[in-house]
Amino acid sequence: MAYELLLPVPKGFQLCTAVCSYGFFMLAPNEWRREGSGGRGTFRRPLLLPGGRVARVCLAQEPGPTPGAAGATGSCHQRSEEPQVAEARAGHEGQEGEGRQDEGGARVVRQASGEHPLGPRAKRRRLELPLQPAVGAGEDRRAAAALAGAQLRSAAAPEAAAAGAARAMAEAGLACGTPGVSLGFTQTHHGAASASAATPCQPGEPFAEASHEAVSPHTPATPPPTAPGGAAAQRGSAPCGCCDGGLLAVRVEGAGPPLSPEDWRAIEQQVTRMLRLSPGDALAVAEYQALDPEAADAGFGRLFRSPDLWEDVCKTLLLCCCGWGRTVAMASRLCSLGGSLASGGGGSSSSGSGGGGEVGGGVPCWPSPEAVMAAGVERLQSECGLGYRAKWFVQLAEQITSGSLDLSALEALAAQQQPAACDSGPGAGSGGDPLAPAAEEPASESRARRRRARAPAAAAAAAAAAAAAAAAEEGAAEGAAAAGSEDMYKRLLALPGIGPYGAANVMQLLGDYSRVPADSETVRHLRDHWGARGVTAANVAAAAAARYAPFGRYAFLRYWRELWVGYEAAFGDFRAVDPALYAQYTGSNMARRRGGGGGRPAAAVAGGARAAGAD
DNA sequence: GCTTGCCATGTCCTGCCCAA
DNA sequence: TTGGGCAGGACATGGCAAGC
Repeated sequence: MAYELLLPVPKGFQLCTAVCSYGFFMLAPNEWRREGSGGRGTFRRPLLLPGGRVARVCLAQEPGPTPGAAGATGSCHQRSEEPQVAEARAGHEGQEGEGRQDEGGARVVRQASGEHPLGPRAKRRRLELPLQPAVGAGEDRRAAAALAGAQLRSAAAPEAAAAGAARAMAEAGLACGTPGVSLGFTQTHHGAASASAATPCQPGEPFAEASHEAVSPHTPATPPPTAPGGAAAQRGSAPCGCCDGGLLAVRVEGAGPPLSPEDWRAIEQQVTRMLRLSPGDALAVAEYQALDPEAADAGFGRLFRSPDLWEDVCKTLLLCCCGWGRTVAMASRLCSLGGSLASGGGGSSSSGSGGGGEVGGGVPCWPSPEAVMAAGVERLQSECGLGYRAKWFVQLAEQITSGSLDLSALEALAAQQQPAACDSGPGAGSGGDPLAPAAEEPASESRARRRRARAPAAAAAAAAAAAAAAAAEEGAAEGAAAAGSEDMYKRLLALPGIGPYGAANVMQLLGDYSRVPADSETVRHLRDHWGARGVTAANVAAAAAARYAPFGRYAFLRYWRELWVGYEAAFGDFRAVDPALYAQYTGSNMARRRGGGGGRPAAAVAGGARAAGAD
């Protein structure tokens, strides 16, 4: 007997876009499979359960509930409400009626079987599952307050709750849908007929007016009843087969013992982290997209990451000093060893997988810190090809298992750095067009300054100090945020194998996008995309910091969107990538596809993207 | 087609230089 | 003398060009 967990997802959320947004989705044990035309597909990987068991889960997005005109014509939104949607909504409303403090009111676990995408529509039943609040301890307090307010309203009166949730979220900058609020429910009471895809409303914009203006890209033949025919009607990402909002179905595959509520909570927590579905993430996405309308149109803003920080740090180490193909190979070998490695140690709350039984059965999984320690440097080198990185892996694992390194503390610190307001960071102190070419460095720049700029670490530190100083001028709160960010950066630098590049990359994985991990790929990008001829490996960190300063705390998101657009222009739609070809997505191949010919071996599609030489 | 050697990656470490 | 800043080599290994 199999069950599915149904998670409501924010308006504009597309599983395909959220997964195929960062190169880590190509690293084992992750697997994205395209299904049918467009970008529709399923995402599979093993997840750690309490007690060290591993469950292989499959994620698929299902069409969102179509409010009001659900019975209209012509698209995936036009189907009458699916049974599971009704069930989810019923569950949501039922729990509201019971006054449960469950921000994820629409979440239910249903019985399922194995048909596409995640099972047939019949024979479902609800499973009593007291879910944890979606707002974690470290989440943005304003978002939590907004959601809490919405919940209280929900318990009182459903209709008032919908408007109240919208108001509360808009006031908190969470104008777009967020896990924990029944989106379709809200839409219904705002009377709009067409759900928009990837058309997030702007922070502070009234929810009712912002959310329903655009037309779904899935309804090309049927003009939206409310679309005024203006620009808004053109917005939305390219048709991809994934509907906005709706439900994310999480199914555990394979035979095994039934999952407990704690197991489902663990799964939900990890899925939420991977896809950045927390309220704080929603706020960050909304703020960033307000700065970058093209990102809003594309639904870009959620970058895929691992289910826990340990795996994220490990994979960042795998990006160092090698090409993408080798990174893919090392990740795969680590997972292939995962089963035997896992026997070296028990489960860990901070590990990607542990030992113990598997629900999914025979699933290669990411090795836990204990397993890495048990394997030792030599085995990691000989069997996984980690080379000198093996030493870093073992040192990191030792710090975690000994308790000298608390990754959860870093996560908590990162959560504290998540945005609390829309009035800072982006554009601060920059002025002008964010896309305008950066001014060339004055020729009269002092020799001492140039000398400092030759050292990437020093340049990055100088840029960070400048950013921190600028932030301090914004006010005490902003200064504190910058100081916290700086503190986190320094903590990450202290990790074995983590330098300026690695620390900046882990920071973005933690949700702090203020730093751009600068490497030779950044050099290539600044030269090719921005015509910055004077950029070299020595000054690229400072150059990138200056270039993306107008985007403030979302500098990396803007940088990465530019890179990602370039990659897809060269390789095609990443949502359609064949998992067998992950290793081929390298900068050198990109150069060939562009007809460039030259170019050194390079990685391309993760934060460690490198295009060596770049000249 | 095979071999050889160069080049590249990010981080760590050592040693040199300079200022206090 | 001490400490900070900086330069440069080492690390492992795959991609590439050149030569056979």
